[in-house]
Amino acid sequence: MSDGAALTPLPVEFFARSTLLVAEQLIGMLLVHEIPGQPRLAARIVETEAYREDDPACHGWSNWKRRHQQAPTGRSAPLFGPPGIAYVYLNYGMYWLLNVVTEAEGTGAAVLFRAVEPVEGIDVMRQNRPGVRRERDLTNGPGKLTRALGIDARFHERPLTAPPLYFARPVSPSPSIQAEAETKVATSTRIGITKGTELAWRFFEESNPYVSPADPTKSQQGRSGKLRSRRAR
DNA sequence: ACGAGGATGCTCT
DNA sequence: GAGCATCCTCGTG
Repeated sequence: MSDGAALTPLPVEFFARSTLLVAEQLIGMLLVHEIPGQPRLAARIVETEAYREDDPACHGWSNWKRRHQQAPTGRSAPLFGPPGIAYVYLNYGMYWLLNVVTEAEGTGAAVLFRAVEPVEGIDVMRQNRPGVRRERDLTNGPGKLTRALGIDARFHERPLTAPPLYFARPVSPSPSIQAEAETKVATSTRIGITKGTELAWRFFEESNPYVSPADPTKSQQGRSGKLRSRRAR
């Protein structure tokens, strides 16, 4: 597989663009965590969601509403900072959720990572997720993937454009979808939110088993909308 | 298979 | 004090 291959971090310019475009193009990319003295952790991104400042579900929403009056304050202030920076927050008092800040400085937007597929360092991920039986349960949710990859508050507001934590183009196709030479990206409404539920700003790799289980109760199901294909690199 | 409910802490009103 | 960008366990079919 790609073990040991040199990986080049995606540059800050990648994130300084439309949040929807970044969220879509991150599908199929690698999320890499290099810990000195340990095997490199790498996982293929299979599910993302876009959050924009003009979006009631976005943490930057309240700051955006009053931004003509004062500078952004509180938890969501980093969303308005430079792109390519990590926005990590504690959800339901227990789970760290990873975002990368997008668009130009002054705009409060980010992409949330909801699911990844392990590529390198799976044994370490298993150790980080004791008690998990099915392989896909290691990383098929936003709180699960951060725990498996050892991501927590230490990374909040740190750049994601250089080690130890960064993104990279894959050097081989998905282990789960070996026959496919393309990444098929589908869209749906976002999961687990109560506002902005009509926006189809969730992106995921079609038929990848590591995509998070569809939420039964809240926002609408993962009914796939538009499908777009892209060549693998 | 599926649904209900609990854990747990921070942010904002 | 309410409301979460969640996950896991333990019921019942």
